[in-house]
Order: sequence, then C-alpha cells, then structure tokens
Amino acid sequence: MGADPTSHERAGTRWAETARSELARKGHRAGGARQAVIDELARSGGCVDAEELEARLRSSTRSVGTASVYRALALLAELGLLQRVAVAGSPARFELVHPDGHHHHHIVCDECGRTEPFTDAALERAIAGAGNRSGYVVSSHEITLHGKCESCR
Amino acid sequence: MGADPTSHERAGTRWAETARSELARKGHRAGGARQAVIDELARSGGCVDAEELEARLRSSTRSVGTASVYRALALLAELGLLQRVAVAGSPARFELVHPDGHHHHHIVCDECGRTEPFTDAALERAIAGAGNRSGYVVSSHEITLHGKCESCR
DNA sequence: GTTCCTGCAAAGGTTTTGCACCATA
DNA sequence: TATGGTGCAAAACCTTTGCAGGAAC
Repeated sequence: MGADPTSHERAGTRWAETARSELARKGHRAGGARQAVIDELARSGGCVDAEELEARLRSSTRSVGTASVYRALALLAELGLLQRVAVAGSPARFELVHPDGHHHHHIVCDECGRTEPFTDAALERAIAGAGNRSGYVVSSHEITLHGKCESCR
Repeated sequence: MGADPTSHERAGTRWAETARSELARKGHRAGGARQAVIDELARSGGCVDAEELEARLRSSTRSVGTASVYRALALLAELGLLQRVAVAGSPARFELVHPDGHHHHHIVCDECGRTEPFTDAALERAIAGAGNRSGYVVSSHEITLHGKCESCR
C-alpha cells in the first residue's frame, strides 16, 4: 500500500477531513455508517451512485444499510460537501465538492453509457457570466455533454 | 381561436410538423396516442414531466395511457426531437428540440424548486469549444444552474 | 442519560414491461 | 392482413420513511 499517495488520494483525504469537521461543526455525530460512507467516498473520489457505494462499502470498508447510505449522502449534499448529479434514466450520482473549488463536468456517451469528467476554464468563465446576469444567487452548476465516444462513433 | 398566433405557438406548430415527418421517415406509424402527445407537447412548449403531460392530455386533447405517454416520450427523445432533462429528485422533464437549433438552459431555485429557462450566447460558444476539445462527437448538452431566486434569498 | 444514528422492512413514486386487443399502412 | 401501437395491470426500480434498538456525546 501507498507510501506514495497519488494527488487524487490526497484530495480525497482532504475532502474527508473537511467533511468530518463540517459535520461536527453543525452538531452531527460521528456515527459508524456515516464515517464509512465518507471514507469510501474519499477513496473512490466520488462519481458513484448509492448502489455502487453500498456495494463498495460491503466489500471494502464495512456494510452499511441502504437507508443509511442514502441518509448520509443526502446530508452531505445538503451541507454542500457533495453535489448530486442527475443523469436522465440513471440513479443520481454524487461528486465530491472540494474545498478549493476545483470541480469538473461530465461528458456521456449515449451509445455505451460511458461517463467521463472534463474541465474547461473558458466554460467556467462563461458560466460565471451567465450566473451574474440571471438575477439568482448562483451557488453551483452542472453541465453534461452528450455525444458519442471514440470507440462508439 | 387565434387569428394571431404568438411566435411561441408558431414554434410549437413547426416542431410538431418536424416531429411527424421525422417519425414517418423512420417508419413509425401515426397512432392516436402518439399524435396526441405531439400535439400537447407542441401546445405547452415542452418543459413538462410525464405526469403533467398526461394530466393535460386528459383535460384538453384526449386521454392517453401512462405507458403510451412514456413510450411516446422515449421515442421522441431517441429521435432527437425531445431532450430529456434530469433534475435531481424530480421526475424527468422533456424539452422540445427545435429544428433551428434554438434552445435554452435552466436555473433552479434550491429553496422553492422554481425552474426558469435562460439563454446565453457566450455560454453556447464556450460549450462548443469544450465539445471540440473533448474527443467526443457532441450532439447535445445540458446546463443547470442552482441557486436562490429573488423571492427566496 | 438523552439524543441522535442505524438497520430493517415497508411504503412511496416514477418508469418499464407483458400481454391481449385495436388501428394503421 | 401483417405489423406496430395502445391500454391496462403488474412489475421493476430507485429512494424515502417508520420504528425499535444501539451508539455517541
């Protein structure tokens, strides 16, 4: 195991620390199921749905009841530590919200269902501009591109 | 009624014509339920979920079975005549895809659930750029802004 | 010790599917 | 008339909720 953690692993760890302290700060207890969910999310880096997460917990960290998985995810999303990503026709996926503001969007292959993250600075600037013009106080955004991936086209 | 159709109504009518000819071109028959769904979508301008659509059909055009509503929506989406818009925690909504390429995005108030459409040319340009850099053949995209509306903040 | 968290089971809501009948081409 | 479309009912699916027992503070 890692004497040499990847930057992806370090980001997960930082996220877990933030999540735990945020939770404590808001008066939530550190129950076993919730901790396991946080650890597993940190390890997998997000972009999982509830069922996948439960399966990973069962095989790696420790089993957590379905309801507890959903409750933990809902709470973390409510506190802004996770972002729920709705994909048409599939269960909701959850993304880590990193404290440094780094985030990404998704491109989905409509043929094979493959979902990949991407980042684009110009797009972020354009989103910020649109938000400012909207009359809303915009707290987050979600962008999904649909198309065909290299292997499917 | 209208001797003076609004541009919104004209756009709906154009969309319905396109939908019908696309359907015929692909060898689909013009069944009653499907026609009614198309008419009702054209009239309401999209942005409805399946249940709302079924209710409107019941009270205005003609009753259509739930399964047929879903089947019609799925087919139209598959042919690219509708875009499915997934909103976390709510049923999927369907937007007309206009032949002229005009479209919009959504801004959702996380407090009251209000959903408004918006358009932004700069954002479209940024999206096109990101798509080109992605390695995918991008056929559509979906953008949702989350925040608080004027009345909720 | 009190309050919150957890897990199970049951319910809820949306969407899909099986099947017999009917309509379109 | 052959094929595809429709409606009903049942199932599948994801997610939430009620409740009794256990854990955290």
